[in-house]
Amino acid sequence: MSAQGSRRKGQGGDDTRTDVAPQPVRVRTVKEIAAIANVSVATVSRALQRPEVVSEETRRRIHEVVKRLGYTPNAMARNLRTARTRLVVALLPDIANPFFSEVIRGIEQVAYENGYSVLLGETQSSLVREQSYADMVAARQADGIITMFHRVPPIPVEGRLPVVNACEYVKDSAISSVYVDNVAAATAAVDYLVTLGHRDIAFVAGPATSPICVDREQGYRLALQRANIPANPALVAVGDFSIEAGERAVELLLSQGQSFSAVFCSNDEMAIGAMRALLSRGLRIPEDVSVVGFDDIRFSRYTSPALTTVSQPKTALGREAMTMLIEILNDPDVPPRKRVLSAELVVRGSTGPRGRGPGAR
Amino acid sequence: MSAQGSRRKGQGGDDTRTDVAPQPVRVRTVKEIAAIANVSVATVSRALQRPEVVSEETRRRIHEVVKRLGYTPNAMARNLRTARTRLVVALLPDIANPFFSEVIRGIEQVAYENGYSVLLGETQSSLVREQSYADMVAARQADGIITMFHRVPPIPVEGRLPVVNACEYVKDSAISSVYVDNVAAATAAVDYLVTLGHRDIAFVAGPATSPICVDREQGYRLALQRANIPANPALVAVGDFSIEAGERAVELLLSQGQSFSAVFCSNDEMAIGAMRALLSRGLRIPEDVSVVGFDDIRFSRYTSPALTTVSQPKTALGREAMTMLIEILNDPDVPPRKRVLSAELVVRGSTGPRGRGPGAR
DNA sequence: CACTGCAATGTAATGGATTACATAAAACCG
DNA sequence: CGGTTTTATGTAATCCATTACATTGCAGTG
Repeated sequence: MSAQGSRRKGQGGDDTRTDVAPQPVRVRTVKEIAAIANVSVATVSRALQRPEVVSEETRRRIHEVVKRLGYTPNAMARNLRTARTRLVVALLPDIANPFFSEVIRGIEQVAYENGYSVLLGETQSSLVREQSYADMVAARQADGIITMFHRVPPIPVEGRLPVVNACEYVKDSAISSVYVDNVAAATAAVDYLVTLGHRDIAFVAGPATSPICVDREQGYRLALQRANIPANPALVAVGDFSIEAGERAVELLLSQGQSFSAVFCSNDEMAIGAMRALLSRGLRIPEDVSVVGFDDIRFSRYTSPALTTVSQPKTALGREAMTMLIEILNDPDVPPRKRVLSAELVVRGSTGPRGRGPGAR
Repeated sequence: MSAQGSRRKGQGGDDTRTDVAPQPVRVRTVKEIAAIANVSVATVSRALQRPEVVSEETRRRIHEVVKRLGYTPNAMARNLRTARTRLVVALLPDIANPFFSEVIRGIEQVAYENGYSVLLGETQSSLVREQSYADMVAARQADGIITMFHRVPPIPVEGRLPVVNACEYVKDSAISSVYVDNVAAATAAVDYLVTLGHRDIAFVAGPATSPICVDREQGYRLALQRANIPANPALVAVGDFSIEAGERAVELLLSQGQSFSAVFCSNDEMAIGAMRALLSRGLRIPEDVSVVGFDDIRFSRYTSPALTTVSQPKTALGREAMTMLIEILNDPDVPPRKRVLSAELVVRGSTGPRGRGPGAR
């Protein structure tokens, strides 16, 4: 065994670049390394895991062999033994949604900093797929889950569920979550419209199944109430967060002849759709109608006019979620926390003082 | 052992819903299942892996126990034994780039259909991170890699490299790739501008390190040449694919007083930046300057005016890449292929007949 | 000097499944 | 009916690293 190894390349090795070599790369095991370095497998393992418990001299020898032979411990064997995979699943409905992809980026950053990797769990809103990713935790193929849903799939594991909720949150549960105060943020957005003189403010809601949407709608109502503006249910339309939905929602309102001088949308994509619908009706933004979104995705800055929106700290949400998950994984007894990050309104060109509005002919 | 299992819940079990139970879920092993079902571990394993080799009666009994106890085989143990993880790494520079996230979606779809999962490898263009993801394959924590770079990191594994190149491609190598014919697509885009009467066509290039950018630039040159328009190097600016870069590039051209009636950009984000730069100079699109992008990301349809662009089959690129990778993983001897998908120009509002142009005062 | 304690290393158990090989029972065949 | 397949199941080896426990040697101490 040792003969094999040393036959291939002599002792005089500054051949460090050989890891790109086309042919003779062989997969090694601790055993081989141990044999060649003339120590036991335990020592090799220790030299790699906790170098400080191995004598200087031995450590050097082992590291030399490891490097020369390009040895990488088999992660699966290690995982099996240590019962940790250093993998976490990020569950989200849609990776092409720029909001989520920025949250993911935050998750990925913290994961990387802590030696974890992120498994992409795009569910396309399918319960089956959601469950199948959750099952990876049961199968010990992943250590935990960050879900960006308002629903936590059942995971048959002992003890503390290694789950963190990001962006969304599950109300009644002992699940840690990170999110923004959607009520307050929505209120602030609508307040701003009110200070601009708007009184007929339409709202394009998201799916009512999602608590954060309920919150945003509540924020909208609260702001109206505070300004003594009676809520007008006819000015509320529902969408599914897509650009198209925003477009359709506003088209609907317009075709119903509703009168409004501002639209607040539950997310930026619907706001972009809303703007398109308004523009294609020949309405000017913000002269005729003001538009406000929610999320502050990358493109909101580049619509014309640029979109006024509630800016969520997307990367921070992801970072914080991953940080929490790591905490739980390191110590299942840390109490669940609900962490609220702050969102703030960024004013751009899509809002202005109250104009005539489409209904005000 | 068997006593434990049956003590917890009697025989009369339509308690299937218990997998959500808060407390008593225990992690099981084949051994326990075998003991309870009164068979050997081998039979349990077979009943789960290749049910057809197990007798009807035994199979039913085992499945009943498995279901009742909520047993999921430990994936790490299986992986160790079978030397397959059913995980692949998707290497990309930036997950927040909508182009990549749609490619990823295609990858994810095919992966899911074939029982694979996708590990997100966002490198943020760091070589170290790129390598660290590549090393996961060496460590047998992943089976293969789909890279969206123009560079394939060295992976110390025996035999065929389990790598597929998507969108980008490595010229000289035996690596399978999927991409579009960038030269032809770029040529078509510029041809179209020529037919609209444009002769002073600026080009916002991407980083020259990337072969596809070189190709797109070549396509641009080719089209000009074919139309007998002398190439004007002063009309070529370089960006890094970001919106901001596109903005800066066009600002630069404008501030240099260059005269052009159309801009072709190496990707949509730069085109969006370009549009912004033009608009903020008071130029009209397309009356004064036409703009063409490349990629056809989701938002291009919603800029105003909507962006004319070369539409890449993003999801298909991802699907095809993953399909190829699975092929390689199933049979390391399949010859490497370069698969070229077709891209087509979609004409929207950002292009029109040659106008006055900024230089044409 | 005998004894304790620590440092360095080794031996072997362990994690949990898969699967080659062995065996037993049943089916088939002339 | 003896012999050959076929079918169903069991036994035990295997994947490869980690780590509890055992061992050895040496320094320190009364």
